[in-house]
Amino acid sequence: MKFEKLAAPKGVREYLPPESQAFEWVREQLIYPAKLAGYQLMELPVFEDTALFNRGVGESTDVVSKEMYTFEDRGGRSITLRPEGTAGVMRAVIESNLDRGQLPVKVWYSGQFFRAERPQAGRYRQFYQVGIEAIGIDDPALDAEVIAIADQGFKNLSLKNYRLEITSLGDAPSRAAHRVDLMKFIEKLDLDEATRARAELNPLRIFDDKRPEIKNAMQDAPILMDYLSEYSRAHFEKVKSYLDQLNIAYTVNKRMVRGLDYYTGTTFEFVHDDLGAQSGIGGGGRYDGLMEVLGGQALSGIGFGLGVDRALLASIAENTLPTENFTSDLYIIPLGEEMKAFALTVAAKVRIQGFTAEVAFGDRSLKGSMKGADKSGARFVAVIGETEKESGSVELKRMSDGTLISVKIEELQKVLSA
RNA sequence: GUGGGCGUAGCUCAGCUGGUAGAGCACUCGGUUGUGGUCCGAGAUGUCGCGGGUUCGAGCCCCGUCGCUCACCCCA
Repeated sequence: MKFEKLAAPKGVREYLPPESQAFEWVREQLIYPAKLAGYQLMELPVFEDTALFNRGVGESTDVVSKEMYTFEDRGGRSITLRPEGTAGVMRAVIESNLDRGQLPVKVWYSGQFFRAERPQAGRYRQFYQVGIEAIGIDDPALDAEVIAIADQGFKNLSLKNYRLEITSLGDAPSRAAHRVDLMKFIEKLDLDEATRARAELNPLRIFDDKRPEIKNAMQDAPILMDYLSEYSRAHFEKVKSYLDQLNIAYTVNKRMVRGLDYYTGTTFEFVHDDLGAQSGIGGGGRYDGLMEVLGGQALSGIGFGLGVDRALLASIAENTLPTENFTSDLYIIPLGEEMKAFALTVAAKVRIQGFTAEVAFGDRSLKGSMKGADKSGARFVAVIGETEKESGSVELKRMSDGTLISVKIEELQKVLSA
């Protein structure tokens, strides 16, 4: 009986050895600056009550309207696999009253997110993000720091070909004023039905359309930046000034739109130039009304999400990944069945001292085992037989040049650390 | 959801105007189980993505389907 092979679900991105090592490295580089800045881990569920995203992310967004993995659980509850991180963080902060302590609440997260889109380069149905949120303080200096932390993450990857674009989406009064004029403008355009429907829900969306005819039509559309309230304008000026003083390069993109409805005020996006169509490697912004909409206090917050998959693609494109592969310090070959227990003992001793040690398993010939050792890339090899067991010392073979070094088992670390 | 390209060995691919499947690399074993890389020898591996059609005959032509991939819509 032969069974049919199974494949991973469509659109998921898996990271297997040896590539997984690069993935792990990228993820750690991206989030490390946040740890250094005092952000603390928040480990959250990957599924939430569907209402959280409907209300938090916004019904008008594509994410909610057509990209969510939603299902009914066994208790008849509507559950959704998280399509983004911020809403879940806010829910948890409100639920556990983290915002009743000192502000801002500063947390980071890392994990997989889910959107049911047609896959393409850099876009997956399950993808990885790291992110931070700073909740409860509306201070332009905090905006600048959040942006700086994201930027440092990309710098840690030695990336060069990326840009930071920023804008201000203003406060509620700014947006209301702009919306009136923008709607008037859009009404006059000749748009297809789908596009017009999107415009009705959120007219800003149309700025994001890549089709040339739409871009042309939107050339003279009223720009939100020109409608900013005094407060929003001053806030944004300060953010820019802080970024200047931090020597963080940016361009103001007055037409930038983000796909999540909760953004207000400072909003930003990191774009990489070598990635093809899906070029956003990270983005974020401030969200004034989100917490209140989710049943919490009326506190402002700001955060970002960085795409680990895309950051990895960018690192590959710019060839900035570290070249060292995973290799063991010591590869132990037991000579025959009776020596296996002893080999395991020696390996355990070495590992306790912080070195990586592998044992040759199976019953290959010595030559075969040596080949295995060679392919594993191990720095040293020890063949262990009767002689070694009795004398308590082994001959370490340094694979780089083939020299043999006789050493007592108790003193292995001296050679291995050299 | 819409459109383009592509599915042959583990990988990269070849396969003539349709005649019954190959190379390189990788892998396993051996060249008297106490020392790897080179060399030599041997070996295993495919329902040619899947289903149907045309044909005496299909990896090749036609239809469908699934998957991958790129782009649109969108976004990390």
